[in-house]
Amino acid sequence: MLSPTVSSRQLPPLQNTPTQNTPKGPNPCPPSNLPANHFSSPSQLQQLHSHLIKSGRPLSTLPLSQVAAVCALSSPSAFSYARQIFHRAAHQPETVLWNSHLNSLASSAFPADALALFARLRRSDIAVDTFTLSFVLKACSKLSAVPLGRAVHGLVEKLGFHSDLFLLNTVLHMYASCGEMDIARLLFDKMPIRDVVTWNIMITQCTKVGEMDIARELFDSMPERSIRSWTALIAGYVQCRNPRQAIHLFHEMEAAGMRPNEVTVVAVLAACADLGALDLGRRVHGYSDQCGFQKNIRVCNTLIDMYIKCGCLEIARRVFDGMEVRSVVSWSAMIGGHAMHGHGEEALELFSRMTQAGFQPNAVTFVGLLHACSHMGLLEEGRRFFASMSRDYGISPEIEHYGCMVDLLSRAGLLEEAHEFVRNMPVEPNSVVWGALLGGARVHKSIKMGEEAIRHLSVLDPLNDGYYVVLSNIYADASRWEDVARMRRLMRDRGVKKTPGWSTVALDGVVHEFVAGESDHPQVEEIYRRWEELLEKLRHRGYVPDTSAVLLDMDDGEKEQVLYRHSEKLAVVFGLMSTPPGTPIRIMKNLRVCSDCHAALKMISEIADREIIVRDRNRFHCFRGGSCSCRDYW
DNA sequence: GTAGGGTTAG
Repeated sequence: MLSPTVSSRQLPPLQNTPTQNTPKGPNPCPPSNLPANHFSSPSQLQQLHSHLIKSGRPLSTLPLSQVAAVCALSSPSAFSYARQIFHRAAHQPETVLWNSHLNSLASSAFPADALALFARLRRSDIAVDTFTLSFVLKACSKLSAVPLGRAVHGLVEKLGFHSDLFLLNTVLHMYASCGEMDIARLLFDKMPIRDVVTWNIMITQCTKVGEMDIARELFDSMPERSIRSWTALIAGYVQCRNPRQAIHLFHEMEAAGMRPNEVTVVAVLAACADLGALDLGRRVHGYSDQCGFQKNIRVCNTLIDMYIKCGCLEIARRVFDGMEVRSVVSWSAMIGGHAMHGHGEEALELFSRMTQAGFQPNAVTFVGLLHACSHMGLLEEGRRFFASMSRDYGISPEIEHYGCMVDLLSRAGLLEEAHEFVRNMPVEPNSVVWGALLGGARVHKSIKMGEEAIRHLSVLDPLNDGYYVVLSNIYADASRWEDVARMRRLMRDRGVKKTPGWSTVALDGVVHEFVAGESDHPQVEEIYRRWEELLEKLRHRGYVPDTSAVLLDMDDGEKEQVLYRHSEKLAVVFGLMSTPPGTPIRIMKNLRVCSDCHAALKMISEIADREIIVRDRNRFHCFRGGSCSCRDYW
């Protein structure tokens, strides 16, 4: 096989050694004009090598990075073979060549290969430098391989690299990203020199483990901040669901004269999505386009999500349509967005377009699809998707998918089947799953199933008032007043506090917040007066207050007064009186819209001839002309 | 040839 002109001393026998990534089948004979980069196994390299020698061409025409890639993790003999080639053909030190390949392995999807190569380098006499160690540390970080990372840290000290800031930062990042914050902190504190990267590593990793106060302290005490420092902290606030703080910091950053980059933009848009802050979202969108960020797929995905969560499905669609390259995230965001807005058919349509375009759906895609089905009562479609996800796409259902199925079945009135489904789930049902069954029990007035759900919920999530309220509503529907009173006592005895309901409505960039029963808005007098006027019209059209949602020990008249102070009613009235006719009113609410408000808002949309868009904790309700986009299926 | 942010569910 080997050319006789190549001596076996120069080239160890390789033809029978196992190789990685080698195509099966016979090795092709080297054609007379074989290109110098055509080899994918050590034996093919050997053929090429002998061919070069025969044809008198220099060895330096071999692509050396390819030599490293092909020989690094094959047999030890292939490794030595590559070294021989390097010695003869390379103009740079051998360490540099191996380092380069080590880096590509560490950056690949299989960083463990980098560790294997490092082990081989250590067994040889090849010198290790600061670059070698920083690439190995990168692989350790990705694999959370702390013991090996510690050993490499030891090597850093032993080889006298302890004053190399670049390397020390990599060591710091290794400990911190593996969750070893105590070690990272000790190292940070005794580092003789630090730079902005050092601080940024600490800030980022603190935010990752939820230590926002420490992250903030570090941020405040660092000698100079880069855009990455600001971004890391903003993204941290977004991550731990503190979007207000994120936006506050963003404004501080702008005041400090820093220019947001793509990552900053993503973080701020995510905060806008969370808060429903459409005005800021739009401004950041404009800035982002000016900077040419519209080519960035993550920026676009986050824009889509922001517009969806701010109730602007059409603008989200425009961003989506304008994308040159999309990812599964773009499609999933659109599918989930349509589900949230009650456009089940469009969600399903998007899914089929997505698969036709050759995209593989992931677990999140199916959460969106199942939501679409459950929000629209598409029972059979939902069952089909659930079966299809593991069968056709190899995606194992997670707790979210089971939750969607329980929601779907129980809303459809198949409470027994839903219960059976919960009992047979291969994962432990959580409060979302039992909560879905409870919701179905409410819709279908099943005391038995409601009690079964609460039995589990009072263990899983004992302080959540919402569940007790729902069961109490079921009792109230059946006129079981002693049980209603019992629930009230139970809540009191367990110390369950009622979550105050709030709604916000944004006008000219100012967010007005209304809290149920509270009256500290400057225009409260006028709001109440306008509500009374509206109430007259509502009554005239047959509105009857539904007091079943009021879980308080009081008479019906008092209960009505409580209902009339529900935050979304106040927000709507304020929106109506503060905007010109025809302007859509956008409201955000922290809880779900109660049945009474839902009925009232439908009528108000007709009486006032306004579109009212409410984002509640579950989904969007778009009230228009007397009906709601959820088709009362929420 | 080295180090530090980011997207869809919740």
